[in-house]
Amino acid sequence: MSRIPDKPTPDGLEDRWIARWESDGTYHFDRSATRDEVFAVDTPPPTVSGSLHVGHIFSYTHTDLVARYQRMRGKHVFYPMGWDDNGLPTERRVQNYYGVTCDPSLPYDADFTPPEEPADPAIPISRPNFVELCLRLTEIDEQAFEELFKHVALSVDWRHLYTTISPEAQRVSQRAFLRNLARGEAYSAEAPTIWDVSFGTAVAQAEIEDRERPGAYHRIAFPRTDGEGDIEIDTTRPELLPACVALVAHPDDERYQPLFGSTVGTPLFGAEVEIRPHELADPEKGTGIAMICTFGDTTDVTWWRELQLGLRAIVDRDGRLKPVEWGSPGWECGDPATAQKAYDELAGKYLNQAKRRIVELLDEGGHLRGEERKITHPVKFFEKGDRPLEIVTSRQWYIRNGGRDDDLRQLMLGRGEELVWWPHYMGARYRSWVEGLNGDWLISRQRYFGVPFPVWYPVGEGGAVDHDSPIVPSEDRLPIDPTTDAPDGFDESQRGHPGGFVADPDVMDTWATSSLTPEIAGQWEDDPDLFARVFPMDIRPQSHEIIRTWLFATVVRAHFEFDSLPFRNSTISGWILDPDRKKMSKSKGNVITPMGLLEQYGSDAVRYWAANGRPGVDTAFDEKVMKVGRRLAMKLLNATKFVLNLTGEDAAAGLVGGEVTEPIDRALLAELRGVVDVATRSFDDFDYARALERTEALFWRFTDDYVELVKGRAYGDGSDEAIRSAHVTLATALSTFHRLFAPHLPFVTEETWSWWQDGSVHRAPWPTVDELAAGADGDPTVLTVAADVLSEIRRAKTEAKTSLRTEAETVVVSDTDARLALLAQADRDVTGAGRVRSLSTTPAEEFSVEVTLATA
RNA sequence: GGGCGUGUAGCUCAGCUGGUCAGAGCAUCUGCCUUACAAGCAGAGGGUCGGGGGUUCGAGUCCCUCCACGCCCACCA
Repeated sequence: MSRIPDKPTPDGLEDRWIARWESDGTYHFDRSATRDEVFAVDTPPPTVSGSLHVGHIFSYTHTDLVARYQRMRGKHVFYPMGWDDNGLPTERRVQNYYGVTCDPSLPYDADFTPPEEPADPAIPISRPNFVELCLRLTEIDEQAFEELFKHVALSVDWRHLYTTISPEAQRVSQRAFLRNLARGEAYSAEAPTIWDVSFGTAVAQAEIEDRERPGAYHRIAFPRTDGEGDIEIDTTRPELLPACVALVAHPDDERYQPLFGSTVGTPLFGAEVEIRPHELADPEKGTGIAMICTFGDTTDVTWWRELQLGLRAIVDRDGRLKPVEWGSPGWECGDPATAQKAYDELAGKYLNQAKRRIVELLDEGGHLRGEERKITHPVKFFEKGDRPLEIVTSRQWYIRNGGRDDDLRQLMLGRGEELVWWPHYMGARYRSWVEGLNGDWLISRQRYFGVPFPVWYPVGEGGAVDHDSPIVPSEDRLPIDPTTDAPDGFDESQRGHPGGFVADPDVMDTWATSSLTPEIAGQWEDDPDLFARVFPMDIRPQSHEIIRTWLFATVVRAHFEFDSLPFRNSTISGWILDPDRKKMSKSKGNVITPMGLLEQYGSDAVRYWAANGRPGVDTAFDEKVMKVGRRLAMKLLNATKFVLNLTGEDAAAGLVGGEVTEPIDRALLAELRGVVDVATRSFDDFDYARALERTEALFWRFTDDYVELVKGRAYGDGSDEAIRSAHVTLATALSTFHRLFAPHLPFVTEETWSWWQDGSVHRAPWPTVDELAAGADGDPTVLTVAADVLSEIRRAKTEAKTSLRTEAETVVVSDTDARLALLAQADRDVTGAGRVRSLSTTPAEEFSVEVTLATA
C-alpha cells in the first residue's frame, strides 16, 4: 500500500485520471454489443456560441451519473457527444466577434482575413467566406467545450463526437429531408409566414415567445358606405390601416349583427371593406369590432384564410412599408389620388415611424376618436430577436407535424404517451404543445450557416422558376450544396438561365438537423451495423424548455422515418437558478463560469453539487454544497487510507466477502444491503440524487460510528476470528462504498480504488445485495444500540468539556431487555471505543446512559 | 385565461404507497490536537411542515379551498 499518500487530497486527481481513462479507453463503446446489451444516450449537443456555464455542468453531470451507473451494471454504454454549431447563434456570434456581415451576392475572396478587432461598420463578405469564419470560430469554442466536459469527467466516448455542421450530419439531415419530401411529409408553400425583420428570416412557431410591450389603443372611425354614421374600432397597429381588408365582430354580438355584410370605407384610403362575423372576434376587446389587416398577427391570418379575404400586403422583409399603387388591382379605392398621397407619406418608413406619421394624418383628417390609451400587451418576438415579428408572405419549406392535420396530431400525442417521462408530469408540456399547434413546422431559414436544402428548381424557357417541380439529387451524392453543385443532367453553365436551373437559396433551421441527433450519432445509413445497435436510444436527457422544439421535432422525424420513438425515456433536468431564484442566463449577466469552480473545489465536489439537484427540479446555485462535496471527497480519501491501514496488506486479497462472525459487523452489512438496494432502484429510475443521499448517509455512519466502534478490534484487540470479522467487514464495506460513490465522485473513487484493487472502478461491477450475503441475517439494531451508547458517552465527555480520550470510569446503560441483549453482542467494541473501564446494564422502559468520567 | 410544479428549521433541501416524519447538511453556539481526517471531530439550540376547512383512531403525507412564487401554453384588435 505504498501507493497511499501521507496526505491524500482531491487536488490534481483530474489530470492524472483523465489521461489514464483516455489511454485505457475506459469509456469506449464496444460496438460488438447487441442492442439489448447497450445503453444508448442521445446526448444534447450544446449550442456552440460562446461558453458553457454551470447550468451545463449541472445537467450534463446528471446524464453522466446515469451513464456510469449503467456501465457498472454491465451495459455497453453508447455515450456520444455533439456540438450544435450550425445556425443563427453561430452566425450572430461571428458577426459580433469579427464585425462582418454576410452578403450572398459577393464573390468568394480566398485572401480574406478577418480583422483583429471587430470591424465597425461591419465588413460585408461572401457566403463562403462567412461560412469559413463560422467554422473557424466554432472550432475554437468546441475545443474549450471538450476540455471542460472532460474535466468534469463526462464518461463520453469521444470517438463518437459529431457536429451538426459536419458533412456527415448534413448528409443525414439532407437524406431525411429528401425522404420526407418523397413521402409528402415535407412540402413548400407560398403563405403568410412569421418573419423576423432583423434577421431577415422566417421563424417557426416553436421559436416564438410573447413579451409584454407598451402600446396604445387608437380609436379610428370608419365611415359607413351607406352614410349612416361611423364604425369605431380600436387598434394598436394604426400603421396597418392601408392593409385593412375587412372588419370583424362576433356573430352573436347584437351591436354589430345588423351590419354584417354592409361595408365601410377605410379612413385616408377610402378602400371599401366588408363587416364580417367570426367567432374569434372578442366582444370584450376594444369596441368589440376589429379591423383585419394582411397581416398584423396570426389571428389576421386565420380570419383572412377562413373568410377568404383579399390580400393587401404592405410590410416588406425589412419591416418597412413597401410602395403600393392605389387604384391598381387589389388596391381599389374611391379616390386613388388621395389614397396615394396619404400612402406616400408612409411608404419606405419603418413600421414604428409609419405608426407615428399615420396617427398624425388620421388626427389631421379628424378620423380619431378620443385620446390614445396607453397599454402594455403581449407582443410576439423571435426568441433570439429584439424586434417584434411581422407576417410576410413568402415561399417556405414545411414538415407536417399535426398542426394542420388532426389524425397526425393524434398520432403525435400518442407518441407522447408512449414515451416514458422523468419526471412523469413533464409529459403535460408535450401534450399542451402538440394540442396547441396551429400550423406545420416551418423549417426553412433565409440564412447562411446551416444545412442547405438539397433542391434545385427548373427554370422554364421563359425564365420562370418552377417551384412545384423541385429537382433532387440521388442520396449517394449527399451532402450537396445546390448553390455550388449542379443537379444531375445539368452543368454549372445552366445555372440561372432559361432551360436551366436555380438553387434553393435557403438553409434548414438548426432544429431540422438537431431533430436527427439519434440518427446522426448512430450514423444512420452510413453505418447500418452501428445504427442497429443503438437505435432507438434509451434516454434523451434535456431541459424542459425545449420539449416543444428539440424533443417534439425528434419524435416527428423518427415517427416518419422509422414509425417508432427515437428514444424510450425522456429525462428532463431542471434549471440552475441564481440565489435570487432567477434562471441563470447569459443575457441576465448572472452566469458563473465553471472552470474556476472546478479548480477551486475539485470536479468531484462540483459533481456532488449537481448530483444533489433532484431530477427535473430547478435548483439554486449554491457553493456551500460544493464545499460539502469536497469534504465528502476528502473523507473518502482519509477513511480509505485508514481502513486499508487497519485491514493490512492483504486487504485486497480475498478479504472482501469473507466470513463475518460478529453481530455488529453483520449489522453494518445489513444496513449496506438496504442502501445498495435503494441506490440500485433509484438509479434504475434515474434518481441519482436519492442514490447519493442514501449512500452518503450510511457512509458517514460508517466512518463516525462503525469504524470508531471496531477500530480497536481491527487493530488486534480480540480473538483471531473477531479480528478477521472486522477486517472482512471493513474491506467489504469499503469496496461497496467505492463502487456506490463511483458515479458521483469518479476521481476520488478511482484514486482510492487504485490503492487496493485492479482495473478501473468505473468498469467494476455495481454492488449487489448478493455480495453482502453475510449481512442477510444481520440485525441493524446492534449497530444502532452500540452507536447510541457511544454517542451518550461522547456527550458526557463533551459536556464535561474534556477530551474524548478521557476514560469513563463506569457506564450504566438502562434500556429494554431486547436492546440490552443486542448491546451485549457488541459490548467489547463499545467499551473500547468509549474508553470505558466498566460497563453495566439495568433493564428499563426508556433508554438512558449514566456516565462517570475518570478524573484526570 | 388554461395547464404543470413548488411552498418543511436563518439558508439549501430530504421526507417513497398516511402511524419513531418533525429530519440532513450549511450557518450559529459550546467544546475537543482523539495513533485517518483541524478543509477535522464531539455536542447544543432552532420549525404550530404557506393559510383555512375536511376525511381518518391518527395527516408535511389524502380531499377541498385560498394565498405566494416559478414555469409551460394561449388569437398582438
